[in-house]
Amino acid sequence: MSRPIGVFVAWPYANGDLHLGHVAGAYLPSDIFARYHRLRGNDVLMVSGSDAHGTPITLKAKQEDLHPYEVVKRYHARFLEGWTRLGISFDLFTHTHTKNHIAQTGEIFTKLREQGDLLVGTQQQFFDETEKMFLPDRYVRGTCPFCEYDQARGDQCEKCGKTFEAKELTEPMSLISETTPVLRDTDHYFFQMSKYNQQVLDYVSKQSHWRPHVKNFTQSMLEEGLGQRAITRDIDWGVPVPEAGWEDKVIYVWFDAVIGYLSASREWSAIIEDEDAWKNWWKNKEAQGFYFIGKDNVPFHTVIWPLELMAFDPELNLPYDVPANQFLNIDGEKFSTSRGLAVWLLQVLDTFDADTVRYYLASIFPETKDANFSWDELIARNNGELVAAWGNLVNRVLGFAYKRYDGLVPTPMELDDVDKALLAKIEAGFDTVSKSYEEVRLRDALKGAMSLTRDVNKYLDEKAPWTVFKTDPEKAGTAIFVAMRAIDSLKMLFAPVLPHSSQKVHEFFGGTDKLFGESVTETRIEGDDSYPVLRYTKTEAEVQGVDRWKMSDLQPGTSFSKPEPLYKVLEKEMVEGSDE
RNA sequence: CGCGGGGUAGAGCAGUCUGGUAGCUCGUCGGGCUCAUAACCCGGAGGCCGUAGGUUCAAAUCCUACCCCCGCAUCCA
Repeated sequence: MSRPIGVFVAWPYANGDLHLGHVAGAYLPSDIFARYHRLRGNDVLMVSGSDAHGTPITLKAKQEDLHPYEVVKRYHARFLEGWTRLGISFDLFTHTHTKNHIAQTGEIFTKLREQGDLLVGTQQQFFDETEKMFLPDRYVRGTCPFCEYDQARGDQCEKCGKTFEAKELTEPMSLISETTPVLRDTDHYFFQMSKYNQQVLDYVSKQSHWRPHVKNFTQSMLEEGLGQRAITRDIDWGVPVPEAGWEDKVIYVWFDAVIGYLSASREWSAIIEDEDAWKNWWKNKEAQGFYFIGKDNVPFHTVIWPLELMAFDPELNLPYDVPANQFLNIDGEKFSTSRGLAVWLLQVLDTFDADTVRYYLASIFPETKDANFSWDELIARNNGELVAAWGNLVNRVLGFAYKRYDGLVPTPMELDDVDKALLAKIEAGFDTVSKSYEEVRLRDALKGAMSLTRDVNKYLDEKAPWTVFKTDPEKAGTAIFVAMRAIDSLKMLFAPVLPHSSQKVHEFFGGTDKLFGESVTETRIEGDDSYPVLRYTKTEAEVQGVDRWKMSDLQPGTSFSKPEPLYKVLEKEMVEGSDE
């Protein structure tokens, strides 16, 4: 029954730190999803890495007078720190400037060129004579040919909204050297995407389980028709074009970045010394690949990547689902690194526990539309839901039981209808919550678990074991037993979202094993280069493919420990000055 | 006429595909409980479901038009 589940996560650009928008968009949802499947005993492979290429990295390096790879290494290391502290459980988090990735990209490029999918064409592009470099459209500004706005970007005017080519700008200026660029001819390879247009459209049309915004957007794009697209660039940092005479150009970052999913899977295979292991997720038709990305990445994952895959090797699995998230805004505005409007992951983790951050973000995941981040809400949700509903439930029941029943799970009398109804509801919850996780409706999954938590609180109020205990300790013990089983079950429903605190609850009940494996940072050596990667060590249950997604069978007489509060109550002062 | 998403109680959201007494969390008001990190439980108040038409026995849900907000448009999830 064990299924191969590929969890493929957007590759963060290694030119800046991660903010909560990135986390809520791709990294946390993918981790929650991966952990759910690990609990089910499914065979999860979760990979991603730092995107090491692209113009922004080149420019950042130039500004700091560093080699681009130095910039990449710096942010790559900070990404690893963020994943470790937040608990993002990649089987492999590598980067795209590895020999492995460059070889894989080269292989795909060459195959496509040989079969005529890549054709050379000549283009006119602005060239900055001071900096001796071609300018990506974004780095040219000038006067809009339509509305004469004088700060128009090279690809589009922000004022009138019209799009055009950079060479149509009047009075163009290089943003890098602030000089006037000149137009020069340059050759590039163009991906003949139209050849596969119908094939991709057929594939997309069948994906009835995709989120509407993902499917509609993709479909309309394909119905309008794909053209050709330049997939090489005139810069010196990236994956080299594997052909003589093309040494001064590299492959366009988006052509190479998506290949990372495949190359990282193969790198993982190499690490575990099982060269064919990756095929279980890429060639096994039972396997499902889920791609966790933000909405701005949709076309690259629903069009370009499927296109590359079908052109390269028709046997490779296409994405099963692309559950792209919308954006997380802050106070109604988009996170923006350049305007300093962001909440940085590493900073947040300095103040808040990982599970608090995970809970809050998961409760507002922008799955259907943009969501809004606010410090007040983070505090309110932590205090009102995590602490007051769930944490307090664990604490009140275990605390009472520890005091009154000597740290041993009480022996129940015969269960009455109310007891049975509660346990039946929790048991049914395993199905409904599981359905939400399976369909990547993670906010719903969390809501489902929290709603059951409230049911247990209601049950306790009805049974009032603290009162009953005074006259009939055995009867009170029945309610405590039922509540303990419920809590031991809820810990599992919460575990994908709250792995750290569920582990604690597990240990309160005397569990000595780990619910999840461990993330470890390792150094990879490739020839004369070495770089750190994040890996995941599976638990024995995960290796065996044990399905642990089931009701607790906590036994009377089991000894358990005195509970500690799971979560801290947050004060408003903790967030003052944390933004900006 | 660029493309996409959205406009539902004071706040944040679900419900819209598969029409049928408008739901959840927080806040607020009142009550209960006292095991628990003043946490837990019950009840009340609060909504012409963006606007205007249409289809229907019945529309937040389907159709048409319009208004407003947000995002994207070869590189910031």
